[in-house]
Amino acid sequence: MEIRVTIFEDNKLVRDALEAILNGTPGYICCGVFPDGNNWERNIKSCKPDVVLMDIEMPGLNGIEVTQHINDTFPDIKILIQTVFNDSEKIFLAMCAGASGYILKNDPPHKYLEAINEVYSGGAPISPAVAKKMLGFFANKNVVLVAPGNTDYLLSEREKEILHLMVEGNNYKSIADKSFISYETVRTHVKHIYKKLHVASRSEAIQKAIQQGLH
Amino acid sequence: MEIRVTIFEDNKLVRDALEAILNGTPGYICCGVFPDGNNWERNIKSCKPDVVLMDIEMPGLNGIEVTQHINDTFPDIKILIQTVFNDSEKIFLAMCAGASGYILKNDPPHKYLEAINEVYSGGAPISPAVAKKMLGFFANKNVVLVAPGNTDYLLSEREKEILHLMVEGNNYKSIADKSFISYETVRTHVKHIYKKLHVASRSEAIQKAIQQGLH
DNA sequence: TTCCAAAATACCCCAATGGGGTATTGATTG
DNA sequence: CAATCAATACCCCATTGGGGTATTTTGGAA
Repeated sequence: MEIRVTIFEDNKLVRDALEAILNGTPGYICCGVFPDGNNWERNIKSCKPDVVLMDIEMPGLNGIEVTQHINDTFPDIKILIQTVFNDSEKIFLAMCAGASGYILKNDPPHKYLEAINEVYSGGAPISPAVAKKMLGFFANKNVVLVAPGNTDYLLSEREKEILHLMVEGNNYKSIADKSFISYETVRTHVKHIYKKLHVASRSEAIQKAIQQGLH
Repeated sequence: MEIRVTIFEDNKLVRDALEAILNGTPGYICCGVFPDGNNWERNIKSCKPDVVLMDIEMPGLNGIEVTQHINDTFPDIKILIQTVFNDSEKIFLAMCAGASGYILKNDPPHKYLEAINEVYSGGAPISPAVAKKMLGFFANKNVVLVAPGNTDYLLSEREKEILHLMVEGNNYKSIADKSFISYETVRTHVKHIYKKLHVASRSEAIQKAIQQGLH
């Protein structure tokens, strides 16, 4: 049984080369090659890959966003990130988005094939240079982990608008003016927002909103 | 030139075995073996290791704390963490404390030697199983990185006491009662605390206090 | 179709919090 | 000795948070 691989890569030369390598090697089949993340869902559905080889830098939706989406929607698909040497921030973000492994962009073809095999088998291939970047990124930092992404707090549309205005720094009066409702109505909405977010102050709500992209 | 290795490991059998392996292999020398992190500074100073092989679980100071201290005081010494398979939280904490690599406790001796060599050469050896744990730990989490430790906000002793009482959930009145000062004095202290911490609300102050260990 | 549960609107009261002052006393220090 | 800081204490006032209640609209479920 072959490993089905879909490629996201904006550089045409690299894209064609990877496709040729995969299709020229027994045990691998390239089932889709795309230059960007647009229409990722349709593309993934039609390709049904086991493994996605993902470039981080792409026009439109970038590789990290596509990784997050694929991981949310098709959690069984393994995602192997191709990365350039020097970007620990992006490596870190891809990690949080649910990447299964990392490979350096100028690793030789046989490393690519090995890494694809390894993620397919449930492993976590990481190029030594990437591992070093990852460790360096966290060294001597204090890190706060925030509860995972299922952050549907069921805020109504109006509540989201008002939360957004709070994040922007408006007080009750200012929110009232901008929303064309009374001061007291703003307060009522805010109270509901606090209950739904399980917080008890403006600053906590703003924090939660920013951390979890509710605004 | 041999690689000088110091071992921290609470299990005597493992400790002796590692020492024997290192001293029995050309190119490696075991220059110190300790069952816990007590007196780590004196021990490190007398051993002058290139690489420290660190167990996480130890009585007294644990491996993560010792890692942090060594890394703060002797940043050139590489620290290789020995870990058991199933503890991603600890792996993560060791990463933040400045570990240079990870090896599984039941990896064979030659893996130990390779990993020691690799950290010594500036690499970041990570056992495949550890890499998988690491990625899994971050997948689908939102992470907030906090600036490192220069957290000397010059709070006075009294201010620290009051911040502590705030973290415990006391309001002004309650803080006043417990501190045997007036409500208004508490407010004055709190205002000063906010200025020093550059925050503007109770919840922000409490957060900062917890994140940075000010309480 | 009727009824119910929300969402959105609005107002009330009151406690707690935050920011701006001023002031006195004692200790430290240049 | 003067200056500064820490600790104490009080003032005023705006903002915020939590508890109610109430009306209207609206979108489904019985």
